[in-house]
Amino acid sequence: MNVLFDRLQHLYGLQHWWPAETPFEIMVGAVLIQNTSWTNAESAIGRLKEAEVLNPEALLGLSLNSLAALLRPVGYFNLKASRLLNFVGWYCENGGFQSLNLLETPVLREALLNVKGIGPETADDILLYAFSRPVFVVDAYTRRVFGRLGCLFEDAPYECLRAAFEEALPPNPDLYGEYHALIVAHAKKVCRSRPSCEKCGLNPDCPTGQNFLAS
DNA sequence: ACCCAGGGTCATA
DNA sequence: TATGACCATGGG
Repeated sequence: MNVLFDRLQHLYGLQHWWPAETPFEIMVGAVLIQNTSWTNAESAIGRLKEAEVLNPEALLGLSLNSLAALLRPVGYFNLKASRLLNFVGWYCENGGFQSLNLLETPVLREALLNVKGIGPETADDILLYAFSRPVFVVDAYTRRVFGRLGCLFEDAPYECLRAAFEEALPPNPDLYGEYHALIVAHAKKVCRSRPSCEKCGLNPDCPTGQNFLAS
């Protein structure tokens, strides 16, 4: 029913997000991916698996420094080691996945946001991809793509944009997950640089979005 | 050498 | 509330 979604799906196909073996791995990845490329996050996830510490108990047994060493490829490794331990501590104290999954989405969301190092986007990644809740993830790519389509103001508050998407779309986690992944795929493919990218000849002021919708 | 990547926190005004 | 500084590796 959604024209842009159908178009993107036709162009790029199924995206297979979030790439992970377990919900817990998704949550760890959501912290590690912050302001970093997926290849870097993936590398660090691999190091955690190699060290056999990609589970709540083992992670909590690591010192800040030893975890930071494992996280080195993601950048901000000291910061993210601290954030990851904060998160996993909260996760265990609240009974893990089964227990947390009993909470209503708004309650779970607030709880996530109260963890130091978990902001709106990271919380929504976790809610959508780990807990399969119908929460639309708004990231820099979403702002860029829809901003250039003339559909939104790129610097609008996070909650404002999230509400707009969730009001416009049926509350379907599979739809939200694919849509977000497709937006990322499209933004990367069309133009990985600034608005006036000369490589792709993109017109940042195109009001009808023809530059995005044209095949 | 520079820019960017699937952000968030904290200090300042 | 709204900017700015800071965190830091890897690839283009």
